[in-house]
Amino acid sequence: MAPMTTAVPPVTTAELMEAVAAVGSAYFLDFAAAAGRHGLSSSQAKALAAVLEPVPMRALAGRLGCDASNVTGIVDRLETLGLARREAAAADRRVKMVTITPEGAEVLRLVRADMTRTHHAFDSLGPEQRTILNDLCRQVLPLLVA
Amino acid sequence: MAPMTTAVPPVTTAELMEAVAAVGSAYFLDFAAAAGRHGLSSSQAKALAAVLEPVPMRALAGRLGCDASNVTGIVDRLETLGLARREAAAADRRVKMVTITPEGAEVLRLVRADMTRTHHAFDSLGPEQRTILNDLCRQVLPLLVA
DNA sequence: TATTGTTATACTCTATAACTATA
DNA sequence: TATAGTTATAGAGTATAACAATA
Repeated sequence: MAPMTTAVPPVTTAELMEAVAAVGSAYFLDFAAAAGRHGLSSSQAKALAAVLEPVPMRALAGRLGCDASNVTGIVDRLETLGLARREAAAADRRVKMVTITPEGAEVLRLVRADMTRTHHAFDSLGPEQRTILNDLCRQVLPLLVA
Repeated sequence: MAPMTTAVPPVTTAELMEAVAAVGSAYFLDFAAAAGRHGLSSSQAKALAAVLEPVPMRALAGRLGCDASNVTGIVDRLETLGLARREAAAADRRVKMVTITPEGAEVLRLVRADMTRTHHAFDSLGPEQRTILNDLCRQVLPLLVA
């Protein structure tokens, strides 16, 4: 009865922004809650995830999207907790490289494993859907961070 | 020469989380930057977007994912800026409804229009891709906020 | 008694500006 | 002189606990 092709209502950029914002927001809340359960603020957990390989303080500020002066306090607290440490850079004695410790890597693993709603949501997708969503994210990302 | 179907490397939930986190993070940074250009913190802008229709203080805390005590200060500042206002609820004299003002709605519109990287990224998608991404987001969202 | 919103408190995150030590 | 990291400061966000008003 229905025609082969029906009129598909076009998805506006505003609608797309709303949908992506809702998913991003829910993801972040789940992340923050999981971090809190392991004694970390979301900024601390995000910083931990950003120093899986050694990163200069200044570059870490860029990744976190905040001023360099903030990173001092964040890394101070991670260092106090034994989850990250500062190391001198070989080439330039001004820069300090921040690295995650084995304890930090373990806590980060636990936090990620503890994002129950996120796992529940993504585990519900089939192989094709996972591939499509992953590809779309990676396609759009370069323009979003340009 | 190549077979009709090739071995597609399966996308793990961890990879999906990384991709979605990167997009969500970049979106949020663009949102925060746009809000800042209009004199708002990201929390204030997010609160503004959450009161397009009147919302009780308590429910607003739920939407923002923070404790109810924080909402007092956030709404205080929005009220000082003339962007939102508190109104008594008819049914229950304990609750206060927060509503956006016309000025607030206009500022929110400007902030959203000012998210240049986000517009650039999403405008680059074709009609089919927009529909697929929108559908996937809305499919996954209920499980993410459950 | 339970709930809504507020206040008081303390800690974290945030940007700005000034400082130091390197380059 | 320019840059990396720190410190000092002030404002905003955050949770916890205690409170007044209302249900």
